Amino acid sequence: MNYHIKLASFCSTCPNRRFGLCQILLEQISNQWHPQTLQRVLVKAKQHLFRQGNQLDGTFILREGWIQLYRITEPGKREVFPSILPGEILGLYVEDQATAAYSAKALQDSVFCKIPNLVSLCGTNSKLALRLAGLCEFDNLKAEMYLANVAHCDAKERVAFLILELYRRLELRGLNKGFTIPFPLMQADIADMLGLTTVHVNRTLAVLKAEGLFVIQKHELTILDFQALYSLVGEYLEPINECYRNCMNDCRYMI
Amino acid sequence: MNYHIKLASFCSTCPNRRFGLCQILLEQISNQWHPQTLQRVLVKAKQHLFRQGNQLDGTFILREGWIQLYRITEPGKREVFPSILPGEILGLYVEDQATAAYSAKALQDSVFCKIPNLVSLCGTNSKLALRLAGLCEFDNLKAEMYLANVAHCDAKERVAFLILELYRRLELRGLNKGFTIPFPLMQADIADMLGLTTVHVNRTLAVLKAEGLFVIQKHELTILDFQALYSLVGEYLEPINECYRNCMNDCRYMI
DNA sequence: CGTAAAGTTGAATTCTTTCAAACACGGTGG
DNA sequence: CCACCGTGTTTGAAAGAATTCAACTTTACG
Repeated sequence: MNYHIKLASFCSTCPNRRFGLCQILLEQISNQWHPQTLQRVLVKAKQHLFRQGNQLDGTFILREGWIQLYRITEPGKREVFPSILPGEILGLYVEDQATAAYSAKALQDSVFCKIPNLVSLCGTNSKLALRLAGLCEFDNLKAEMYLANVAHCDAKERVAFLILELYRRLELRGLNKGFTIPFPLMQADIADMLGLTTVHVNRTLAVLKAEGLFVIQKHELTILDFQALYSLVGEYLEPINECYRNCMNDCRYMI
Repeated sequence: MNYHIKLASFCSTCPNRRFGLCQILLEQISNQWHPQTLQRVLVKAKQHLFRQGNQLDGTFILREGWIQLYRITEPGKREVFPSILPGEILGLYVEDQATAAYSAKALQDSVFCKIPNLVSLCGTNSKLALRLAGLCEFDNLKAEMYLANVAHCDAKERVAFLILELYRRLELRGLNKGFTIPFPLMQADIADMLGLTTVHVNRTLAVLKAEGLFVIQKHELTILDFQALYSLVGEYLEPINECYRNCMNDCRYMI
């Protein structure tokens, strides 16, 4: 479930090799990694990568799968954060060790590349450190737009935003099939992400579907009226796009 | 309003010189800055540092004052983001240029140090880049906790969280006088930060004050019952504290 | 095929908003 | 010095959005 790999073989077939941290790592270090540097970690659907309160010992790049971050506060109350999608990172960033603020659970079978010592790698590679900062900044703006959306929008707009935001982020990595994307979220997940109840998410989804904006079937979502969704919540999407273009500039067009 | 300064004289009296970016900058570059490297920028209360849509040309460190970030979406709708407090940064991070996602308005007379070329500085200084990533990560967790709070808490808890969060961040820099902190926010600002209406913020403040949790007078807020506030929303504060300790470790105790 | 998990629906309640009006305060000018 | 005005705060009553509770239906899965 957790073993060392040779970078060359593993990365050469990775769809994320020209994005994010990987882009910089591969650019500069090529195939000379020490086997300790990178580990492969597999987590089956419904299993945890780590739990809130765990001591973390590395940075994880999600190669494939879908990770849900959540916190249990009081019993029965669960706060769910924006999902981690393939190519994105989680775990340690700039610290040498830290306690996980939230649990990370796989919603699909997932594969990670684990970097046990990102901080020290960054210490000798300012370009890597700068890319890390860029990724953090992107995450930050994403969180801020979720905040603005949840704070100021009604249920329909919140759901529309969630769908568009996921679509855009998946599309960046080419993980869409046209307007269809994987969608492993349950209604209770959506509720706990957007600050609604399951019941109200259900009613809201019903309305949006009835209006012909999208359909959900068998853990896949297909957008039927992108324009309508966009006119509802495009305001919250644009800053994220802009930030992505600025921070990660060349990545977008290199694949 | 915007002129070059000699680092040595300006920074030696700065209360932030042992925090954040400044700590790293001063550690490594000492007094040899080119006058172009750092500029001083003054912004009077109610004036803007920049407006949403502006092309940005530098990174700003707030030396003193209080900055409010906000976005106007539809007419009459204003989304306010967590305030920028002394010692914190805004503007460009890892890009060479970017369009401002939100407007930055001074709520008090404010003084900034402007770094026009942070990206290139980071390119030759991985420690600086790593600290930048740490600051972004801190901002990110802060935004996530605001998100969790706004999504899952009622009005009383949201207001309590806002107050505690501001108190903690000001206290980190020694900007509190005991349990009293500056508080230039209007009720409408609080409303637009927390996703409530002014009317409801007013009623909520009245309740919390009546319960003896704090008082507000003349743009200052005094916490009377820290324990009660903490038991209400400490859950949302702890991760932020932990992240700050991890990312900025030694800073806290160096002043 | 049967059970557990997820989704759907209705009715009553609660929290928050909306609209409207009144009040307090600080600054300005006569 | 006081009247006036604008901005921000306070209060009330009615309307609306989302929640709660409860029951029921459908789907997923061993």
